Amino acid sequence: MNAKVQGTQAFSRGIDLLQHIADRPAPPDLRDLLAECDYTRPTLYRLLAALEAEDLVVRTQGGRYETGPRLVNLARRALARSDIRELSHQALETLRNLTGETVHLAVPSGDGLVYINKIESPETVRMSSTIGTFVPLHSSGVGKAYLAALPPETSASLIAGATLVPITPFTTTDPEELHRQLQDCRANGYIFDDQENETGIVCFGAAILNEQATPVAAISVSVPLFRLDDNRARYSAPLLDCVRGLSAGLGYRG
Amino acid sequence: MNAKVQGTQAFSRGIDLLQHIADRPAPPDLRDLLAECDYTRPTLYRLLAALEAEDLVVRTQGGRYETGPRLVNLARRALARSDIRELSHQALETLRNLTGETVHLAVPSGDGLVYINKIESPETVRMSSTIGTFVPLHSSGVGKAYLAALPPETSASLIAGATLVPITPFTTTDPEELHRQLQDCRANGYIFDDQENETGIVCFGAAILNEQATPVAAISVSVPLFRLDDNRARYSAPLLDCVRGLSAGLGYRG
DNA sequence: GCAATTTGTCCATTATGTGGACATAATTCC
DNA sequence: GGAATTATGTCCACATAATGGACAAATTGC
Repeated sequence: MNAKVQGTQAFSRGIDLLQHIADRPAPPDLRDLLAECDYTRPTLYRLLAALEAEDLVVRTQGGRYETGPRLVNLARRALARSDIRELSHQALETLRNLTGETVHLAVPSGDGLVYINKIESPETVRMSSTIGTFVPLHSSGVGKAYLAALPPETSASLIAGATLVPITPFTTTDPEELHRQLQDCRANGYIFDDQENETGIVCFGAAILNEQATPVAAISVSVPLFRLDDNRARYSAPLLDCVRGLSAGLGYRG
Repeated sequence: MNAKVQGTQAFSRGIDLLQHIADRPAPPDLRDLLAECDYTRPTLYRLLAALEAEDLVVRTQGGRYETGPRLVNLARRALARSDIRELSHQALETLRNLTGETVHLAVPSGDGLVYINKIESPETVRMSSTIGTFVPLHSSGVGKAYLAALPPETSASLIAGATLVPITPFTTTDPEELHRQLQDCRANGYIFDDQENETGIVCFGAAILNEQATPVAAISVSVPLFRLDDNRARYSAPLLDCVRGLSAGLGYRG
């Protein structure tokens, strides 16, 4: 699964188990975990005991395990510390106001990105926050914008190393096609994601670059298909302004 | 530090280190960590390598370590999954509207509580979210309300085992005094926290009980001192209504 | 009430994580 | 500018921590 680092088996296993618990749609049973993870029974018991002792998971009365509040505490620091988040907040609000649509900020994490900020469209009903959601590189506006902003050889090797899992029927699963899309993105400065991550939702995505021209984050504008304006510049122009300003603020000279 | 669970040394150490990094006001150096944590140099290197491999920390260009976005991802599920959070959201909004003040929802975590929801006063400027903040048992409205709702012997042993660190000049540091306050709370159903956690802010706190009469969470109403109405019932009555409703919803029969 | 299955624990084994010791790099001081 | 000093990173022998096979206890089914 993950590149092996020596001297950390027990730790990696614990975190892996934690992720399994977190990813479950419903709090899993011991049985579930035993079936799903490749750990022997005693190992699983020990790992769970460790997670529980650290308040990372709590056991419910039904003997199910769910992630605990300490994680929220740890994550708070991660969010608060992220300077790009602070830096971009104002610009994101402006972007939301100009487009009237929900905007997201995502930063790379593992082999994808994680949303670390979201400002909602005034028009939609308030949905539960998706801050913290992981999105793959190939199926999201932010992911593809990020890919396109990487050096071509880097993005090529990332694509080669990934399985392009279909998230919706519209998800790009052909590497060739993905490369073509990245070309477009490099030409236009933004990517158009046609329902690839969520049916009925299209995204405009663009990357934020730092002084070394390395992408450090990406922004997307998500529009429900039914409301999509044919004039794409209505979304892409403010988006480009937004990322250009932020990139400049980080020292990028395009 | 924490109760030892067998077979988990490496894991506990890793998490402990992660917490150290998260708790630092600024991203620490390797040097800082070496000085602060009681780990030998090779151990620290390995632990950091493990944390980095798991994307739990990221290394900045200056060789500093900060918590990574994967934590946000792990915590998202913890936040979303917490049913008491969902369950209480509506009631919290009502409470906020009735009192006009900021309300918090906290759940126990480790030897304190962690805020998992917050609805702000319409009157204050929007401050950065404190969701995820850890608060001690003895110095906060939610903490004391929680303590008071525990079986007396449990709260007594918790108090006996804790050092009542002063957070502000007003923090209760005398165990006797704390016990007296808990008595009051049991009588009134709510606790009044007079600037004990933050100078200039007073809190009204009350616990949410489940079917077994065990406190599962606590709610507080935070009021800036300058705005505090002499008629305390203005705050306590809606608060009590709120927790009673929620406790009843969890099956508590008072 | 007995068999089958599931759930939880023990403990010998060894692979894992540990940290002393050393190599290398960066500073400091003269 | 060079030597001494301090800081930084890595190796590897060793011991202990984590592992999982095997067994015990509990639960379920018949």
